Amino acid sequence: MAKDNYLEKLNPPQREAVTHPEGPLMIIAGAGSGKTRVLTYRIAWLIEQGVDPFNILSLTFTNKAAGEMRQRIEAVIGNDAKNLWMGTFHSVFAKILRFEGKRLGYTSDFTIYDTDDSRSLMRTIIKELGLDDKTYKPNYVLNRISSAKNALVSWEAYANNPVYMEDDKAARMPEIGRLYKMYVLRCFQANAMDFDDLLYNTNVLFRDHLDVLNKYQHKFKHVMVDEFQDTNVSQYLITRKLSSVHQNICIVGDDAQSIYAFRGANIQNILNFKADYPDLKVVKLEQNYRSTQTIVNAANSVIARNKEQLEKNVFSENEEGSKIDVIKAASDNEEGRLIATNIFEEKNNNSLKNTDFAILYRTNAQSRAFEEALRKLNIKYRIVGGLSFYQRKEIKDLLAYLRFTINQNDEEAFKRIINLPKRGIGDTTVAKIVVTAAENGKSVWEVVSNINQYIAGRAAQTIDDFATLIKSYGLLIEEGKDAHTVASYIAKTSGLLKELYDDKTVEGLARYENIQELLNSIKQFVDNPENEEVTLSAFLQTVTLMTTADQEDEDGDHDRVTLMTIHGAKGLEFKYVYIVGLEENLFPSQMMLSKRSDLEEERRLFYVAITRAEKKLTLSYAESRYNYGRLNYCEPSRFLEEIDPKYLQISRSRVISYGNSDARNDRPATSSPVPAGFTKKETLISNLRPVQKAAPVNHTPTGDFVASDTSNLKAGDKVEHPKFGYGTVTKMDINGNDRKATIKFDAQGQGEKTLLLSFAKLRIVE
DNA sequence: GACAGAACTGGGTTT
DNA sequence: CAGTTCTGTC
Repeated sequence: MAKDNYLEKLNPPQREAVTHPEGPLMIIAGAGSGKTRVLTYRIAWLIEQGVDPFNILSLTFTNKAAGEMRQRIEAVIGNDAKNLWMGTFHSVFAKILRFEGKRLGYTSDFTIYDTDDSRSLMRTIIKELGLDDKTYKPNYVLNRISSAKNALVSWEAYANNPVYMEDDKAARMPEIGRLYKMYVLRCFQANAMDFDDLLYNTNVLFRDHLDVLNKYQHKFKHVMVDEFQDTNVSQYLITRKLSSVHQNICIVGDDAQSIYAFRGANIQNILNFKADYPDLKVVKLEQNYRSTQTIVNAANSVIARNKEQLEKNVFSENEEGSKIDVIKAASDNEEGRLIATNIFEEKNNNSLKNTDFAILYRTNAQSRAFEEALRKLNIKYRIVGGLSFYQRKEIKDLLAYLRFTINQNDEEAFKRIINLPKRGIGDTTVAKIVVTAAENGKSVWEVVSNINQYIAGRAAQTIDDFATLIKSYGLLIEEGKDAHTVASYIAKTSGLLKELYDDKTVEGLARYENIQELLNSIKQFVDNPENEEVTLSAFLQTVTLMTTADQEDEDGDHDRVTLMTIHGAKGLEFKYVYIVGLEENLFPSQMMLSKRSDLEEERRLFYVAITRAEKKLTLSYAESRYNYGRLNYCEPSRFLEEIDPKYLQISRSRVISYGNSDARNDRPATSSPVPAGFTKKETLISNLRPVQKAAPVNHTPTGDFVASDTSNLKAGDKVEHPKFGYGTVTKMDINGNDRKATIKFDAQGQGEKTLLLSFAKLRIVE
């Protein structure tokens, strides 16, 4: 291959980063500064210097990013690129655990539990321990466990840690430590790891098996980590250990784009990186090649409000570009129509493609209004994220069969398929089997395959038949049949496919096609020459770790408008970007506001969203929005005020026509009382019009507002709310843990509000 | 044990 | 509202 003079295409700091010979390197890469290009060329450069691709480990944020980077490297250095170790933390270390997991007592066929599996297992354990799942919400407990694991706190350490114990007691869940223990044991018995275990166990592996650590330390002469600002403690320690021999660790990141704290990402990793590596070389990439000056400057004016950040000066030398549009809509549905119309017009006026547009929102639930509006205008779109293909019931059903065939200890897969298709085995029998297994310290499969020793009667025969069926699948695996052969055989003989085939409803048909599609993708997996191993076991490992961003379009039509959450948009760019739903309590989210921690992460999220745009940015918000079937009034997000107004251009608010059929979608909640003398339709109009301007809301930080303990709050108490001011409790509504206080606020126009005490921060006024 | 309809209950981002 | 769990009936 002709020598590519790629170094000449780089600016000085980029070139410096690419050609840094040895030793720790930190690349602070501002948004749009050509980070991927630098990372790609650096790997190519290293290989040109004689480093074997086999000795390079590159950790990316999505598997798709890894694949694209591999292709770009291939374009520079040729075929050798396929020997690079590239992928997400989870997929790379899942692969290593497949090789080395037996040191920790797992087989190479361990299952990876996804969030649903974890939740289902936790629910089972909570029930078995006789705890109330209204108090112990499985998701909450799992979050606690997850953050413990990400901080490398074992269940033993958790139970012995007074801080955790006090916190749990204060949250009235003193048994979380016990649940953690049970959960870990059950996963282990099932030969299963959850997402956090993949990292946690890698740490344990490297801690307790120095020969293994040594092997990989010497193998990976260069370790690179992309999106370093989003690594957690567990991931950081892995990379530090792996690179401690050669000290060739190269991290790339942007502290301003750290948006995953909720799953344990620790921004301190990047802020303090220098402390761990005294002879660290730091390169800053500050020129933005992606966006117009207006967009870059507006983004800077927002992020400047954050305190904690590394000093840098991101700038653009591109054209100035047009101002940022701000659109105000009357309702969420109107927001959808305005944005869709806007896309339609821009597309026609500037002859653009659908792929040039992206609509970014804070929560997946917001997509609906945009889908409807785009469909009406015949604009093709794709939704990234949300309920993914692999979360559909029928897909999970077949996958459960496949999982159980590979790993008969997989309790969650077992529970899913034992009565599917219906074979007359109910919850009672299943619970009996699971409990029998747990009590005897046996796996579920040991009980099932010797069912006659444990239970007698009608169910026993059915279960025995089921065991025989699974054993017959096992034979196929032993014969070394590929994933597709086994999977289609199982789909046919398990009765799953037949059941769906017989279902002639529209949904049934769609489900049948989904199964076929899954089988197709397994076929593709088998036929892909890049996959060395095409067994069912190998396929299952990749499936669970598929990122939402990794998923392909369902058909060949790629020219679509993209709808996704801001989190999903990380690393992507679009000519036209619409950031929608800019309302208080939505973005920034209510939960962030009620935690009253600083809003720095939400602000970074806004920054990420803004910097996705190349040419033109549009912001929008609605004045009212449906929430659980109720129409709520919204106020514009504080973030809108944080952009320097000189970059903004406020569109005139449009009046929607109430008379047409669309207005029905904008109707107020049926629960709103129709005032005397009004017809329903008239209330509709008066409700939509901001009749009463809300009292001015003070957005400035409330300083040291300290919320009181509201567990004994009662009617008549005087309270202060940081936003709504002083008020009096008029009514308490207690329903288990769901405690609501209705408060009459003194301020004009505030009126009465009912607040959920678990969210509201109130100060009781003496 | 299966199913239909009633009652209830979420409150966010994802590997 | 939408998705899940509970309850009553066959």
